Amino acid sequence: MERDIFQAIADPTRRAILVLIATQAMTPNTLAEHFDSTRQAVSKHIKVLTECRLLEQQKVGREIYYHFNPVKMKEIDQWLEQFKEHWEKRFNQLDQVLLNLNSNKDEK
Amino acid sequence: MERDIFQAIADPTRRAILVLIATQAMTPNTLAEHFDSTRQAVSKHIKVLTECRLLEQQKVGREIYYHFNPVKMKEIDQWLEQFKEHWEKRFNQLDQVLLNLNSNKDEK
DNA sequence: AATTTGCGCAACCAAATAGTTGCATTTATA
DNA sequence: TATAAATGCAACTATTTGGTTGCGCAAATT
Repeated sequence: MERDIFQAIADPTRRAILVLIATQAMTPNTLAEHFDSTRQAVSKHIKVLTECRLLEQQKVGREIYYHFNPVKMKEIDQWLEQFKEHWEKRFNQLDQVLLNLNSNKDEK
Repeated sequence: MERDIFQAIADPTRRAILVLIATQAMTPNTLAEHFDSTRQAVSKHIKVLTECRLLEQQKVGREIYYHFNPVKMKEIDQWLEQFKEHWEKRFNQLDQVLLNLNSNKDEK
C-alpha cells in the first residue's frame, strides 16, 4: 500500500524513529529498546515508514537493517517551499519594524 | 487545546485549506465552496488548524476571516533542518557519480 | 537435530478522528 | 421587529489508528 508521507510523520514516535535511524541504520529490536512500547508496536511504525519509503530495508542474515531515505523526506521540504516566501516576507517586515524603532530612538 | 502541527498537516483537506488561505484570507463559507464536503466538515478542519495556530481569526461583522500564520508553519521547516544535510550529502554523492561517469567517458 | 533469536503477520481492542445532523448565537437586512 | 445569513458547538456514527497478544517462519546457535 502506498502511504501518505504527511500521515507518516504525524505520529511523534515515528518522528523519533526517523531521527534515530537518520543517524544510524538499525534493526527493529535495537530500535525498540529506545522506546517504552513493545517491539511489535515499533515494528508497526517501521512498516508505515517503509510503506511510504521513508525507510528502506537491508537484509543481513536474519536481521533487517532499516535505513533512512532522505530523498523521500525532501518531499516535505518541497511542499513547504510554497509557504517559505510567506514567512520570509514576515521576517523582513519585522526587520523593518525594528529598524524604525531604532531610528525613532535616535531621533529623540 | 494545544494541537500537534504535524498531526494538523497530516490531513490532505487541511493541507489544501492551508494552500488556499495562504494566498488569500477567507471565511469558512467561502472556503467550503472549494470542497465537496459540508461547511461543518470544513469548519472542523479550520478549528484544528486554528488550535495549532496555523490559522488566525479576524472578526469582521458577522464574518470571520481566517489568515495563514507562516511563522507557525516554519516550525515544520525547522524540524526538517536536521535531515537537510542527509539529502544534500546524497545529492553531492550523485553529483560525484555523474562526474566520474564523465571522466571515465573522456578516458576512453 | 533441537533450540533460540529476529522478525513479520493476523486478530483483536480501545482511543482518536473525519464526517454528519441539529441547534444556539450573533450580526445584517427587509 | 421579524427574518435571513454566518458561524460555532454538541451529539452521534463509521472508520482509522496505535497498541497488545499470539503465531509462524527463517536464520543462527547449541
